[in-house]
Amino acid sequence: MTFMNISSKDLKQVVVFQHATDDDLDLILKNSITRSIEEGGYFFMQGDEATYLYILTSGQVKLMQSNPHGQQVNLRTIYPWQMFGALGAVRSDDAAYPASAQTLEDSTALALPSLFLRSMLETRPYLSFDLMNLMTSYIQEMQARYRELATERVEQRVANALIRLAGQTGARSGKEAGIELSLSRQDVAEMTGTTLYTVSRLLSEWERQGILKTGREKISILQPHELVRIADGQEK
Amino acid sequence: MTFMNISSKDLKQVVVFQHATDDDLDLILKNSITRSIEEGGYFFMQGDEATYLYILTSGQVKLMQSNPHGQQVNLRTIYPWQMFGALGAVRSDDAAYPASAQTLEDSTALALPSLFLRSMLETRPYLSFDLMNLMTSYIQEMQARYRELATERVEQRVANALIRLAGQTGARSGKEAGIELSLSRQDVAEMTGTTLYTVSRLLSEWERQGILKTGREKISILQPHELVRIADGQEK
DNA sequence: GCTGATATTTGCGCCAGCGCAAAGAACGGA
DNA sequence: TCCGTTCTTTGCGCTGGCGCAAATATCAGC
Repeated sequence: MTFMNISSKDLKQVVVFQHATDDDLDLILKNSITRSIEEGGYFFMQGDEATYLYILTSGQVKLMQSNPHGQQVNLRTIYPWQMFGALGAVRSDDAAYPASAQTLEDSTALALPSLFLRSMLETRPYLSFDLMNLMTSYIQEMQARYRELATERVEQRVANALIRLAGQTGARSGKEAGIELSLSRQDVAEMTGTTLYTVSRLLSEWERQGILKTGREKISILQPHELVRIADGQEK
Repeated sequence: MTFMNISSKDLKQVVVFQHATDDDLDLILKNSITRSIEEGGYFFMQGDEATYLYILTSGQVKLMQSNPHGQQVNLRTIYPWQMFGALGAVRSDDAAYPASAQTLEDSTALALPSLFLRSMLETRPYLSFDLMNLMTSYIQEMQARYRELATERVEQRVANALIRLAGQTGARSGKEAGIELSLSRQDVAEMTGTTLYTVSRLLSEWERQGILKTGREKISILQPHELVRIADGQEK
């Protein structure tokens, strides 16, 4: 990638740093290094010692967790100026990443030593506060998705996932006649706890109904309200 | 219940307060009130404004979340000296409880105003730190359970739930020849995202195999290692 | 010890969703 | 433009788990 100089101003976009002073941002910059990982590579693997936390500056990163038998689920996708790998930074005891971070495209991130963040937290309450805010939103989202997985049928979960994704990336790409998403059937399956076959069948059906258009690693949502209806469980 | 006087010493048992000074503990006590709820009642309902956070002093509380159609899942069970309802305290914007807190038996809790905790956090980094530690453990647990729900079969999930419960309550009741659990089939179903029928069938089968003994709202685990084997997916 | 309420078990039928397999489509590199 | 790789679609068969319904067990209060 082309060389990019990160300024402290850029760091203001990071939610956790929104209340940070300029001095603090400079301090953060000075103590961090840049890491670039090519598409398909990993910033870290589940179980690695959590020595760094990251702030994505370009690209896209998928956080996922796998069980002992290798099956995996997608926990979330990280976009630029979002923080990831922060959980390990706070835990004093078992500081291991609970998930793996794989790049979906060539990506670059700022790597900040966990110990450094810990030291900053001790004297900067506003930082703790913003970080806690981030954590609570994670918890709430995970709880909601857990309930979804436990109580809703596959079509509802897939519809919900598409709506969520549209909300995230739609906000960043403007809205044309159809919100574009770039992900494979496999990705959607891992996000919703189903299989790529079932996702494929659902998307085909929805395309037949004109709710969306599909392509290779591409989904264009034409009638978001129809997806909302399906997600609500009002079948037919 | 009999009248119980909570001292600041008791509060030391609360994980989030483990590093608090005695003065702080006194301050917390002075600013909190006691609430008792009878079995089946609610400390708060999902969606209520999160004006208080609670520390359970006696009894047992079930945290659960329901979807718009009324189906519900159990997120966790709270035992004495654990904190609950803390998420809302941190969020400045939408301070609503993301779950409901129902008592499983007559229970009493210390209620601490969210705003008061917020003010304490601002000047006491160690408190923020301990609270963040609690949050990260929540996140990790939810992620693990989410993955479990997405990738594992019902028998594995039920076996896992029993193991977890045995670990929690077994630690508090000593280990005899058989770890006793007190919960209904419905409870187990809501914890594992299945139905009471399936749970009943599984338990009957396991009883036949001598792995456990069952009763009305009672499960005695006789061979924990067998459950572990099932949870690992090494069927037969 | 009765009685109503609540919890549990189990037979039975059913279907949502899984997953193999094979064919087709889209892409990227040379 | 051709070729290999990767992604997607769809037919087909199967089964894990759901959920009704009805019988049975257990408990709490009187």
